[in-house]
Amino acid sequence: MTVSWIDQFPGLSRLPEEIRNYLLSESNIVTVPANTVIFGPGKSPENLLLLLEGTVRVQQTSDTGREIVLYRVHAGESCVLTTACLLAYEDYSAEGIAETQTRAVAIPRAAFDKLVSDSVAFRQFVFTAYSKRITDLFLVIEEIAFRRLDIRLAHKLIELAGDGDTVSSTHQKLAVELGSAREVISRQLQEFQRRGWIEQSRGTIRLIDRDRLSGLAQS
Amino acid sequence: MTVSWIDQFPGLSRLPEEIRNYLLSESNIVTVPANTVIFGPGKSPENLLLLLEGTVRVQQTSDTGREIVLYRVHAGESCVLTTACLLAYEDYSAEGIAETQTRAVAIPRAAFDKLVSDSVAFRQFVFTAYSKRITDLFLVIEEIAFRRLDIRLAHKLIELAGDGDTVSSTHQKLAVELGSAREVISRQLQEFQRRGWIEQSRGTIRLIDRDRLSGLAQS
DNA sequence: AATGTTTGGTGACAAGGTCACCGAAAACCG
DNA sequence: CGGTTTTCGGTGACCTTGTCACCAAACATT
Repeated sequence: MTVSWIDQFPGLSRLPEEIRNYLLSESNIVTVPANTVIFGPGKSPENLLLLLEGTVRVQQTSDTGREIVLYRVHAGESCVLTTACLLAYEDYSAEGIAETQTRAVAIPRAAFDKLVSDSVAFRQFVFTAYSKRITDLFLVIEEIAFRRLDIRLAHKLIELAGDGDTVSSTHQKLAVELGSAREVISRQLQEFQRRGWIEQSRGTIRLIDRDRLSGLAQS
Repeated sequence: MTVSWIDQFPGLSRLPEEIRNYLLSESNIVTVPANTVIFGPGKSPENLLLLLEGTVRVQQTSDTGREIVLYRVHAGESCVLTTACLLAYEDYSAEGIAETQTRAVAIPRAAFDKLVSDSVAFRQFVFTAYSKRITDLFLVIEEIAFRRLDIRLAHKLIELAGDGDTVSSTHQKLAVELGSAREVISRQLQEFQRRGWIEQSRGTIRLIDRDRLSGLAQS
């Protein structure tokens, strides 16, 4: 049993030898450059994608032009929306965009179906992925509908800062992350700045008082 | 081949004889009274449910007490969230409530797994159900985030009126349908009334000018 | 008829979204 | 390099939506 990409997916590591080989033989690895639209209205995906490197941002655009990020698919996860669409032929308005250069395993529809049929572990993997997306979407709905914007923004800033203390993003991009409008984000960031919690310069935000920010994010 | 509940599910009608029999033998029909909480925080479902009669309302409650209806499961559909939860063990905050007296087919986890493994048609059925839910949730997100409340309310009134011209619901319930607040709905309905589009009495709303309402709903 | 509960009305205010417009910073280009 | 274009962020006015506190009418219960 050789080392392969399969080992990057915790849910797939326990596949039996035979299934592994089938999966390896039927799938192929694709690479897409940053900012490629992987799927979207009128662009049905042909395969189930398992991400090896990079992230895919799934977002929705309204007819008025406003956008919102629904979720992200990270390396080690599968892009089940492609399956959803693959199997249900429904129209949908969301689109998936590679945020960075992305490597992924593409599993054709027929192979996907056979794998689901033949392997308990693969089934688990697929259903877990679906469940995670659905619960993610529940969270998004709860946030948009019920949580205050200043709290969500504080949360997002901390998330984007990671270990460091700077966030490289425009106000517009932050607005899309939260499904809000640019002006609203600008005003809110100014308020944070007024309180001395952040410093701003064009395109970057520096977190000064992380504690207060996360204090707000918690409430 | 005898007539059975299976024929009520378009997606399942093409199951081969053998699978049909297995499904019939392993599942059992349950009845729950109106307003039963079928699943919810701390109440994991043990089965996949296929609704024969009645509807299940899936909704979410925020910590501040506000609620929103996420979607409904109607007769002839499956309650995939129960599967989601069944298979992924994730915490979720949504709850499912029988709106009316409800009859459903309960398929235990093990039987569900075997069916997914053995039948192409059953797989199709399950994945289609998942996809539909996900796309439904996308729609909900788009509505909450981007659509004006008066438009959504007009839409909901027409939907609830069906063929008739009266809606039996309280302002509070309408607010939960739309993830809004009771006062906001009251104000909006008063505006509709002022324009002569509706008439109100305690607990019911009568649509007077359906055309104008649907005109608004479209924009 | 007296009481409690549910439902809806109201006003003041806060938060968030929209619109129109502006100026500064950065990128581009001859 | 200077001039031009594009991107980014700031601003004020205004509208919609959500929140809070409180009240009154309709209905249900006894």
